[in-house]
Amino acid sequence: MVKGMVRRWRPLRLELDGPFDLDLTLGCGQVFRWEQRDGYWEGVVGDRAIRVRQKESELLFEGADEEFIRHYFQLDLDLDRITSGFDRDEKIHAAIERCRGLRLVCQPAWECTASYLCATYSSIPLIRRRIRMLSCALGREISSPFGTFYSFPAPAELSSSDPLTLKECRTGYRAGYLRATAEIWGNDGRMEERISGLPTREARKVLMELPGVGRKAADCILLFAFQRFESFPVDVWIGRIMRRHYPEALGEKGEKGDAYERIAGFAREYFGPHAGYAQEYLYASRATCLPPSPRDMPPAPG
DNA sequence: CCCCAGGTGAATA
DNA sequence: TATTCACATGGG
Repeated sequence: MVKGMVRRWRPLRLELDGPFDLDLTLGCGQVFRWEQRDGYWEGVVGDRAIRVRQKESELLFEGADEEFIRHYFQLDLDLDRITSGFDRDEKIHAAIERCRGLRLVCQPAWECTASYLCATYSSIPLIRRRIRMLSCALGREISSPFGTFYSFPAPAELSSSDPLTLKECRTGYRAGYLRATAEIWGNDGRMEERISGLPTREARKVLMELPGVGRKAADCILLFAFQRFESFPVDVWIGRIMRRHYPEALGEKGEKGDAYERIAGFAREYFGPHAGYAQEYLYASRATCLPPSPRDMPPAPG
């Protein structure tokens, strides 16, 4: 036991053999619990407190073994092959160039589900605070040589919590959804396996039956926790970027179907089986992708 | 005071 | 089927 602990906290290193950019990967917005401190990224994944930093083609880390790190950061995926698969025009090419080394990490399914449920209609700093408060109030304490951390609360820890606590964590009107979804997920016990075994379309339906999980959150969960790389979440930013750079995604004026599904459908067809990866490159580039006007279509003057 | 944020679900026509 | 609206919270 003690030996295991010693091994876990011993600094380890890993030589990267493909493109990888730790700052982009942890800073692009796909995860909410990593923070930079003293030159390291510190975060919690499952029940592990981890810190990691990159030095050129070397990764230095504590709190997990190499296998775990390789899997979490998906280091064995051939990133160049993935990006070249959707490198179809100068717009996406610029995003690929700018975000070289950005990888989608493999997130724990429940944490990802609850996090994106909590992410609706909020700013990223608020989402991060919300998740930090939930973990601190309801998660388990994790001690490490570099500080004390808290795991993201398990379904039972959330569903059995005092309603006031959820309110105090600034979950707002999502508190009821979060509690209900935690109860379903916890009572089922096999939600993750079940979703894993389903085709993406069916998996999406199952996720969307969870209260507070709509199509956008479901697509994020499929993309970030289940490696369904064809999933293409459309949030306000992606909507703007797609309307600006790919107006054909919306179809000719009065096309049928709603904008979300048209954009996502276009993206899957245009970018291919890793459309979700393309989405993250566009999302990560949103600041430079839409430089002049944050507002997409200002209302007509008058 | 306004509008917006990695939306969702319910009500309405 | 497609609009429309309320929903908490915080920031600009």
